[in-house]
Amino acid sequence: MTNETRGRGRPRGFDEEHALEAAMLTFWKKGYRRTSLDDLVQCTGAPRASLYKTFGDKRDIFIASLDLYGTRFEKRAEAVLAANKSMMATAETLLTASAERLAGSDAPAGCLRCNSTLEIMGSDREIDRALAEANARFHGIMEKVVDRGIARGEAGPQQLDHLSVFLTGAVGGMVSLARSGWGRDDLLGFVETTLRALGEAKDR
Amino acid sequence: MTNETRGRGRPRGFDEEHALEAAMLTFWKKGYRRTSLDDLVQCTGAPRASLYKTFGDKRDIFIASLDLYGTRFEKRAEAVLAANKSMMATAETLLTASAERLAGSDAPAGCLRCNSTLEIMGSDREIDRALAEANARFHGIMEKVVDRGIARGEAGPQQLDHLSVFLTGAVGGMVSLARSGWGRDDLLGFVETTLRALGEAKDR
DNA sequence: GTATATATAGAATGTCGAGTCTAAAAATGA
DNA sequence: TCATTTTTAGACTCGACATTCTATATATAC
Repeated sequence: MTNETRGRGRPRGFDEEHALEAAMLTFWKKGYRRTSLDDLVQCTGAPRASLYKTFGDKRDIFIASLDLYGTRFEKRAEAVLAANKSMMATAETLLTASAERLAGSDAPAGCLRCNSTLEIMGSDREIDRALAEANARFHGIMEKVVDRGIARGEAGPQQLDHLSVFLTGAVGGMVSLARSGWGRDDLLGFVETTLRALGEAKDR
Repeated sequence: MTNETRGRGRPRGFDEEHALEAAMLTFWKKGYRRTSLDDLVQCTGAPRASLYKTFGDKRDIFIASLDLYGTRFEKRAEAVLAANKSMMATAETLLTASAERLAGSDAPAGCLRCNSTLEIMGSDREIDRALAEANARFHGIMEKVVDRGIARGEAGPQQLDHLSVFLTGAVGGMVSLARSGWGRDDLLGFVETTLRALGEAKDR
């Protein structure tokens, strides 16, 4: 994907991976529609024509950004899952990390997946497909968390859908809260209550 | 606000309230940025210049739409509160109604307040203020629900913030789920789990 | 009927943005 | 050195959009 063997012509003056990361952050920060090609040129440092040649059009760059965003999350989540703790502990780690990230000021506001889903889902076939995939991938992680719980007797096997959707929705809810101005303690309180609901799962 | 006493000049050819309602539905359906002035002219049936004279610019029309949206919700919610049921029953009614609305095909996707907060919060001073107000009004209703619970011993008085934020976030989560394609049963399952967490409140 | 006030139709304006195109630059290989 | 290949700089095109402007229409007040 990156500069294979360096062939003939003039070499690239920018790094493909860094450029995509910068584009992803810009889409995250400004949203899809408010991000202009000039923004992308500026943040990536890549020339206009090169962006088109390398990634395709604006939509393609967005889709690639969304994919990168999802992959980043999956890596972190898989690392948490690999610790082999209980469903409750795993969920707590993941949700708390989300809350901290949403409350912090390092990353752009909210979550690229949720932001974009609420901004543009339903307005373009290709983007819809990409967003559906991103959401499905996220939910897949939540399913793994609940699967863990089912294997350990923390939840009944018939609750896979129910609880994984609940977790997915809870993260969306936190994003919504964070975007509307709630802070760290509020989000952590939300996590606490969410976990309490999860903990009651087996008594149903 | 509407045609006061009918004065001198040519009378309006459109109804202000209907126009605003149509604009609100369009912003809800398409989002702020994707709604053009031509869209507003078309959906309201009001001429371009009249929209400007009556409401102001696009941003003003949006802010008025958001206000109308909030007022509509408050009316329905106050009616539910007026039934004087328990916190749990009140929350169940409100959340279930949200789920049904989100899953139904009568209204546009999601919720104007949540959609807009994730789409444009942070991009314009005036709009930010209006969105903050809309979110605060919504949360105010959730506080009333929890207040009810505190008065009836369904929740402790120190849980007002905690639980009202949880309810507010839960609705945002449902919107997020609905926008990403989950259906009626999934949303109702989400409500059920949310209510379970609320029901555990007093045991904390 | 005439003056006045308001609304309407729709053209005009100016900005912005996505995507394309051309010429110059910078590498390789003969 | 020179032909070839790829990238780059940035001008250019074309359409979309928000907002304003002008001329006209339609009412009331006297």
